[in-house]
Amino acid sequence: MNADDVRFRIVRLIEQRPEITQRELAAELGVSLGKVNYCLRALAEKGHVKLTRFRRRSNKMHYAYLLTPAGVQAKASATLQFLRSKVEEYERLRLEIEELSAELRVDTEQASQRDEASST
Amino acid sequence: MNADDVRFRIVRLIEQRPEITQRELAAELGVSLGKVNYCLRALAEKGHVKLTRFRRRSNKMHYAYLLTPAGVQAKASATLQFLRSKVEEYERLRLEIEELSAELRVDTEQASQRDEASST
DNA sequence: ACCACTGCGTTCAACGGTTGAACACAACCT
DNA sequence: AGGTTGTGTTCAACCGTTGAACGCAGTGGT
Repeated sequence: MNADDVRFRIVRLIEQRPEITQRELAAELGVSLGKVNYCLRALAEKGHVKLTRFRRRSNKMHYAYLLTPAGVQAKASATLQFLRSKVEEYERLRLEIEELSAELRVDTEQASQRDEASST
Repeated sequence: MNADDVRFRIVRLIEQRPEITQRELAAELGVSLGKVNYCLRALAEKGHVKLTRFRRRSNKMHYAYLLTPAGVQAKASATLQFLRSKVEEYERLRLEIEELSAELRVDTEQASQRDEASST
């Protein structure tokens, strides 16, 4: 999974659960803590995400990752771009599956021909 | 691209063009020469492929990678396995595209609602 | 008031997969 | 012969990735 992928998925998860931790993100995405931290810093640097620390009524410290307006906007266009690349990948995969199926068909035909020949 | 993937694709290319070189394989698969060499050696070790050197009528030396009977057999089952994993991936991708589409729809609806609100 | 403990983000040395320049060898060419 | 070309082979260097270890802040027990 490349960094773009990770960044995009991080943004989506943050939007759904702003109080998610880096360790949870790492576990959810199946990547290392270091990578999540790296991508998150990149997002913060671009101003798409802000780490805020605050107290609740309980007086307990909380962390939350918030999408900035710029982040929301970036997410929309990123989703579109992401979707396009996925559709492309989908088509590529469809073609490959077709190819593999055809190949398999040929192989099994050859095999059955050999069987017939050997049985006569 | 992982080693299994590379090995499988190498076998397919070899079957089509036994006289292909490692450099051509590397270029075709978009991986390094070293990796091709490594995978090819693994295939040779397993007895699926044999590098043969021979002279033609022209007396020029040629190289060719030939699939052994064991290699042909292994290829068939590998194709099936490969196909299964690709179909799985395909389904996964289909779901993700659906999700992304839905998400995008929600986002744009929210955006248009904001537009309406601001224009009144 | 203190101290141990927990849970957070942050760091970075170590790891491991990947690369492709350099090599050894064989055959060809002049 | 000696230089050139086209192979497979090697492996030191590179670089992205990892997660243990760290510093810090709040919590809870004494």
